[in-house]
Amino acid sequence: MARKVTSLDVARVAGVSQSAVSRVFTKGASVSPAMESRVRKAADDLGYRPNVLARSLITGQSRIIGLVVAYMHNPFFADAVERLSHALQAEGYHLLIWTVGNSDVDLDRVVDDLMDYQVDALIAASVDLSGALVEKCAAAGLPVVLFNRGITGDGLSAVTSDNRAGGRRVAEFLLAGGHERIAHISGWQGSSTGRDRAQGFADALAEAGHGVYAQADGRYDRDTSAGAARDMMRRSDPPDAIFVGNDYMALSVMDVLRHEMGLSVPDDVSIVGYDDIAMAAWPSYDLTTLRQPARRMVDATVREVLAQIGTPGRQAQKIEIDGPLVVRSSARLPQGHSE
Amino acid sequence: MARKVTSLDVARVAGVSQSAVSRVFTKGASVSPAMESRVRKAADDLGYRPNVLARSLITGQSRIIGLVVAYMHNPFFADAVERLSHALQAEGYHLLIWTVGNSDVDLDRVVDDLMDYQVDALIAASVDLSGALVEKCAAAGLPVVLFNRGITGDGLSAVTSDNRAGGRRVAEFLLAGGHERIAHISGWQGSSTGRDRAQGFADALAEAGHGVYAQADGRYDRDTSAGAARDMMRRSDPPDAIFVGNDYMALSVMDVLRHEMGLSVPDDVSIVGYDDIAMAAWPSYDLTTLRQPARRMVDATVREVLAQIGTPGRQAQKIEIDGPLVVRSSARLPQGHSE
DNA sequence: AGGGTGTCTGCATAGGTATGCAGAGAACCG
DNA sequence: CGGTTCTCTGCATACCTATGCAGACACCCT
Repeated sequence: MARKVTSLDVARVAGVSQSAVSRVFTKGASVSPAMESRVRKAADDLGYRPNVLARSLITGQSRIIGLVVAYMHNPFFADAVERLSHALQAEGYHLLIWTVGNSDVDLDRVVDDLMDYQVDALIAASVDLSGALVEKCAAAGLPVVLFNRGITGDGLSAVTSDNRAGGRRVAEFLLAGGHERIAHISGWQGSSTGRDRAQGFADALAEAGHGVYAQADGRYDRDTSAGAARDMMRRSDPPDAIFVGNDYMALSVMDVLRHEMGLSVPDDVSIVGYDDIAMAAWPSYDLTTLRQPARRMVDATVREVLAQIGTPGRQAQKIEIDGPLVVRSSARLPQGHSE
Repeated sequence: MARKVTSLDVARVAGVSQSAVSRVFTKGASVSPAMESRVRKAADDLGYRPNVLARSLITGQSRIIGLVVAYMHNPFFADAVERLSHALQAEGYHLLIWTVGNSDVDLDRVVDDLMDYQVDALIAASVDLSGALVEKCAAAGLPVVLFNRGITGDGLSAVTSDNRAGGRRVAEFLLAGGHERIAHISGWQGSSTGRDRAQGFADALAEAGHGVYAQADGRYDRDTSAGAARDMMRRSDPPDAIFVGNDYMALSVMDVLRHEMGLSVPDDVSIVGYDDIAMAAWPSYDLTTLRQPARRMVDATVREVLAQIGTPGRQAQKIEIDGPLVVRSSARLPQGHSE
């Protein structure tokens, strides 16, 4: 195993000082063309590359961004992680990832862990941070950006879709479709995203003189949401439409209705999801859903993270990116709907 | 933004030397109980935690493991990444991730990048490393473990299922089912995994006096494999069974057959996949498939990575973990098959 | 020619931690 | 009580790089 080659080795070979080598690899530093080529030559010969970790010790920038993610099996997040990683790579940053269940105990340890690695920022995807943790990050001057989660206070930047408006849009669409008994299997009510969607949905129904015909917490889990669907449809007068809090659960609900209960979607009951994951477009499901534009959300997240890093005292931003309702065949269409 | 608190700060407050503080946080070091509690008290008061990066500078261990992954949208890999991350977390390591397309140019840069971060090891999931890159890693003494990819030479450790045997098993199952025209839409033939499965499959058919009735390269892509299925089934005498190189593509093939061509699976054509991703068990697909035990593969990968880190000169291991054929309803059953 | 400006280089140090070495005690044994 | 061993502590240094400072030099202008 070859010993690591350091800037000092390069300096010796090139017959210059270590500082000179450093300057060649530090952009913005002042180096003559002669020096530049001489050092590069030696560096290439030796196979030298700067040690990011040692550099970080001085600059205080690790170029590492911590990512905490809870629901990787939901394709929306798998996709988001891939995009985040790619986008940050392009900016010379990289993701150090932590996967967690949704217990606060875990999170506590994770945040400590993160800080040990001197990450430049923290992205929390599908994770709800407790107030105590937010405090801790703020105290350490660690920028935090929430992805697909909001937060009640205003200390943190957050990138989401406009969940309340999205919920409304779904309600309006189902009302326009002439549905009478409109139910909701929500995302986990412990999450802001789950609550906001449910809220917007309920508000819009109420304004139209309807109530939410039935509601259950799907907890972002396939089995839980399947169970909820089963219960709802077994009632003597079952709903004729269900808005499910995200696509991942909606697919599970469709499976139960069709294959276990022998019901037809949308003839017996309309289903609408949220996210527009790739699978929603697959012909087996062809799910009507409210799109969260993953790409734009990721772009906004990256921009915000970099801005926070660049400007320490920066005001936290609530960024809401809205997407269209993607009309497919899992929900009955309103009269005269053209498409 | 609070200044970082260092071991020296703790030392001053506790009235001891910096070495003492370091020793308290270095396990295996010799510290008296009195010293221990005194230092811990001061550390807690100040909120001190050791700087992993500075530590790595001395120990030569970053406790960071580089992960290169290409197909995150395939749930098999999303799942694997989640498990890998979780398992490594438990061992005090963390994943720094790079996502790549499958171009070699990319990979070249990525490996350089990786080394800049002084990662302790590299896990390449669903990525085929060129010989040159393998050389480079070997030269740098960087342990590499391939996940779900083999390699022709023997310099690298690799964890896979027994792809050849798996391919055989599928062939035998389809033959036992009485199929006459057995086709294959393979994984990318540039990947060892894709080649091995195809090879084992073809061998078993040949031994039974059959040939592969039709073959196409699905390139691990939904559209490509869908197109291949379309072409095959449009022939005057289409196949009565198709083995698809992984589940992700198999689901796409099923969608095309059923919803675009109006064919029945398995009545018109049997479909068998490979991986047993979660979706394969969903009732909309209920896909017969050869299971790759993700959990055991991940465990083996982690074990091998840690072993390589612990024993630098260690012999590379080819670890093949086999899984059962999971019989569901997407392929016609052999006579008298009990289940 | 002399002074001012600007570019480039090396020296020295800092950043936060781990560890070899030697010394100080304590504990133990005969 | 003297000598040996063991445990613990501090001192000094090393890990690898970036950067402030000052000096060297070239250049331009008056």
